[in-house]
Amino acid sequence: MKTPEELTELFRANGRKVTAQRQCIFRVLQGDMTHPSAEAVHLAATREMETISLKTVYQTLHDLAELGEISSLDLGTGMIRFDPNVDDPHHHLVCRHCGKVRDLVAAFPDLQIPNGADLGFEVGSAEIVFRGLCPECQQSTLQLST
Amino acid sequence: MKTPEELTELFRANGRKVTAQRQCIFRVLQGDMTHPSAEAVHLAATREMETISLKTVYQTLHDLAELGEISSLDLGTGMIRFDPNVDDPHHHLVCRHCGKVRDLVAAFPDLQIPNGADLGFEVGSAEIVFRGLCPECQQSTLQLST
DNA sequence: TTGTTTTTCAACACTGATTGTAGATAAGCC
DNA sequence: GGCTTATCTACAATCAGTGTTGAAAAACAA
Repeated sequence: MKTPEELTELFRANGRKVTAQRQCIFRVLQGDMTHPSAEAVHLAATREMETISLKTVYQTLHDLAELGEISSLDLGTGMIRFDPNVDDPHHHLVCRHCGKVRDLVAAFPDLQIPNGADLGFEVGSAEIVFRGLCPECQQSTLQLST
Repeated sequence: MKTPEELTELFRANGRKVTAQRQCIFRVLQGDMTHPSAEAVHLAATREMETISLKTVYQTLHDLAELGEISSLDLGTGMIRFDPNVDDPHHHLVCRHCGKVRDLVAAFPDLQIPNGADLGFEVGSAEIVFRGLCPECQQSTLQLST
């Protein structure tokens, strides 16, 4: 993801207005590796701006996704998650217990996109989702089963 | 997926009661290749039983998924979809416009599950989602852009 | 078949993530 | 500074899915 300053420029260049709220969200996303939900971004943003609304967060995240600066992921955890890492092609590891997400940068960097032509599909992208248990949830599952 | 008769047996063998509603749902799912949502199953079921409730459909679908007779998929189309095909390992092709889902049985039947050990994850499964445009939506997108 | 127990059913209210609306507010430009 | 237009907040609404509860029906035994 670009820096807050670069994003500010980009927004202006695209005819979008630059507001304090948006810049706050840019800063929050910067370097976030946790694939936060809109709710989580909002929570982090309110620590800087108490009055920022959840709607504004959703809107700005969608703007960023539209500009290709973040990607929005529906990994089956009940809410959309946002990933600022759009530079390294990668796949995702999802904890089936707590929903935590981690990047898997090394695995299958060059997954071949199969030809869906026999079905008439025009295939554009491929994502792999690996599901399992994160370290913390392995612990708690262990405790439950004893 | 097993036949309605086999499923009836299976339910009884698992201490679940067999009701007309459940058998109706078994029949509806039989041979369905469209990866229907609960809503879609309900719609089809009401054609046989007008009074069947959506809640009952959800419950029975979850029962079937728990018994491993169907799988429930969250492919980012806004609702969970159910797939009666649990016998052939396969991946999915999703239309990013209308949400239609097709099986891709031949592609990557033996996807290696990577080692998430460096992240402490215990990885259990891998699914690939291919996104694109189905034949119908290629048409409508064409019309929009002219 | 009838009675008893236990599960399931249907109706309805509710949740939680996300979106629509509208008036107030602030950005961009002169 | 003042004008125009996009954006913001607050609030209501939507939509998929779940919890609750009394009624109904399945399983089982006598």
